[in-house]
Amino acid sequence: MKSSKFIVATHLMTILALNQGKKVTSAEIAWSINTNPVLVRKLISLLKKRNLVVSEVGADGGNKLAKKAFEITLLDIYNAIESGAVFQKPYGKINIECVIARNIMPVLDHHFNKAQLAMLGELSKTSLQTVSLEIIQSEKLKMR
Amino acid sequence: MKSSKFIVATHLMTILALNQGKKVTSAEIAWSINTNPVLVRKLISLLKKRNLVVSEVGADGGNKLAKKAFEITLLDIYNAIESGAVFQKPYGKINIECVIARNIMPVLDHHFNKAQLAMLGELSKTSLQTVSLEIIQSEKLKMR
DNA sequence: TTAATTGTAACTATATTAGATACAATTAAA
DNA sequence: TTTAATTGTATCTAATATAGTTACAATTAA
Repeated sequence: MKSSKFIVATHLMTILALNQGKKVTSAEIAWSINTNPVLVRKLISLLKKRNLVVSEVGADGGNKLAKKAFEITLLDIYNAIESGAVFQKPYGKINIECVIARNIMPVLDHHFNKAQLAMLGELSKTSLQTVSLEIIQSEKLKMR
Repeated sequence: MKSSKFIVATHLMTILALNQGKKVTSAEIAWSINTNPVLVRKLISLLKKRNLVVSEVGADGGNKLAKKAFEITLLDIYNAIESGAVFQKPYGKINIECVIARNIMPVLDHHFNKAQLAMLGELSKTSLQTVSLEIIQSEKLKMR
């Protein structure tokens, strides 16, 4: 993975999950994440394409979850934000004069795919609701 | 993952696996990967720290596997090259005034860790020998 | 002594990511 | 109708990371 977008997107989705019913503005979300409202809106734009978030424009506008928190998994967020393989390929071209070079990528792709699927399978086991509850839990533990 | 180093390292290790007995120079490896010998030597430097490669300096020098190909897995290579988490965290600081921000990272770390372990577990199932054989196989299939 | 090689430091170029600015479009409310 | 707040998006800038290059000391076989 090249960027921190996935973690930031998960953070913002958790904010929405813990504010179900209310509308949350990109400025409020940006405050929590310590970043720019525009960045937040760009991520929300991706999440909306997967029907995970709905927004209202105009004064008193804002963002909220498109579904219940238990219906959204970390995999849904991952798929909205990240595209393609976890394992990055080299930019340059392969040397097709070399037997190994011209045959290796499909072979590695196959094994890397298995690995990536195992990872995504784990992500699908955790819902936004679980994350939300665990955050509330850990805050409570600190209070005692 | 931020870079293509892991795939390049796997490529170079496969070259060594298919040349067991012989010594292969960084220039020969770089030719196959279409890159710079210095880049190759930097990766080999990391692989040596994990006792996956041995090198000989000087004229007629070169590199070879430190073990048999069936004793080396993709996970060994991964661990030699990559350090830390697949899921990148934001550079900036979190906003500790926000309940969610100050509690979310340990919660996410836990779930991301499970996902990463699942991925690494899959990588450990594939040896360099398997990759080497599959490459020879796919070349043969093209010949027919 | 020479040529080939590794090992590594330092530098440059390129690509990616994050962050900022600007502004049109929309909408609630004064 | 006007104003203020908001999303949506394009464009630009800055920061960071990655890849690639140059240079050269150290080593070793011939």
